[in-house]
Amino acid sequence: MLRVREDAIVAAVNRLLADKGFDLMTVDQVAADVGIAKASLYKHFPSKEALAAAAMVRLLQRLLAVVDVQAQVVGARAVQRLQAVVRWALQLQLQGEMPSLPSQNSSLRAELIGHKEYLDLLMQVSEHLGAWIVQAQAEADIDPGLPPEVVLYSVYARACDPVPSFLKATGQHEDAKIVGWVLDCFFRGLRPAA
Amino acid sequence: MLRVREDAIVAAVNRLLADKGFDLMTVDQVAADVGIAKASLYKHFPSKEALAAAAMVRLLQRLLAVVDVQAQVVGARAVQRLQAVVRWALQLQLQGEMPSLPSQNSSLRAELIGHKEYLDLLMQVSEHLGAWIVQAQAEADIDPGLPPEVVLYSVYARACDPVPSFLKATGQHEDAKIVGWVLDCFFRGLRPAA
DNA sequence: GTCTATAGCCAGATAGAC
DNA sequence: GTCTATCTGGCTATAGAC
Repeated sequence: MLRVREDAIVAAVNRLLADKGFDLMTVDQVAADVGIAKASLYKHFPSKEALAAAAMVRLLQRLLAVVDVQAQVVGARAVQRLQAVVRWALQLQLQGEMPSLPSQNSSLRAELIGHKEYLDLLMQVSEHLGAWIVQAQAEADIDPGLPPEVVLYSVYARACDPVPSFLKATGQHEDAKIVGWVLDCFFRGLRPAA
Repeated sequence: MLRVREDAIVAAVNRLLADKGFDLMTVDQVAADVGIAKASLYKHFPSKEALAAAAMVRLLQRLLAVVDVQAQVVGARAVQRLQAVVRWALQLQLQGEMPSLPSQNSSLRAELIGHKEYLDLLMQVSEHLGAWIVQAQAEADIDPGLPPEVVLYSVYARACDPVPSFLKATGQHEDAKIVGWVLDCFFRGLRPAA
């Protein structure tokens, strides 16, 4: 019961974060979407920041699941595993399910920096991705001259790239086309210079 | 006098937008930075949205000046002109002078959509960039299979790419290195497949 | 744990004197 | 045009009954 209710809350937060971002999301709206009173929300989560953090934890759990699946695909090159993960993120964004946290909000950053589960998940994902990046560089699919952290940050940045949403908003292209263009351009850009 | 005062206001808005973004920027802070009372601000600009719009107009004016300079460089390939413009934007961002507007804020979007000078400048810049993109595709520096609008949106998106700031925040790399990596990866990704 | 009602605060915008 | 002082609304968070 409590688990189901909290899942519904987090799902609503996720939708609103994807739609309006943290600053414009109001706790009243979350409560209205879930169909409970605002005061009831605060019995489950102590603050607006905690709501957002819970949504981010849920996102990272889904991401880690995708990463784990890719880790068990046999015979794939590391760069292909990375592509699959980025593709998943782009599709999530085009479906309007990618929560966006303004990287500037200090109260939110403080909450996340102190959130053990969030940091733990983030580190797990980063270690997987980092290993694949190094391997892809050894396999000459990614330029070995690029510091791995540059590549890692670039991968994470694809999750908040505004280009896919802008292209979708024009209504002139199918989602699959958009994902293909963005994905191809990104990984072609990482390849060693010919 | 009035012109100087308003320039100072717009400069402060630009700094605050780059630093905290539109939602976290407060009119009180703008007034404090300029050194005048908040009510005085409202004698110059009718709303917070108008302040942000003025800062964006100023940014587009600077951008258009850079574009015009590049348009007069003799003997350059179109892709090189594009690179120079993106490089300028990346440097501006690393200096903390690139105002960032959450693409989600509806009150701000409404203001900008109805702002004639802003739209006019945006169109001028876009026409220059669009022409260079088409030319670069004809010269095989950019993949002709990419719709020009995809390239144009990607160029604009470099202005709010979080990767340069994140890399700078680590303190491990010089600005020039960061700009070089991001620039090279971006334009290599646009090249025709080999 | 859910609700209604409200406290407390902060930020955008304005009044009105000078 | 600049100021001080204030209004107004909305949002986070809480009190307290059930």
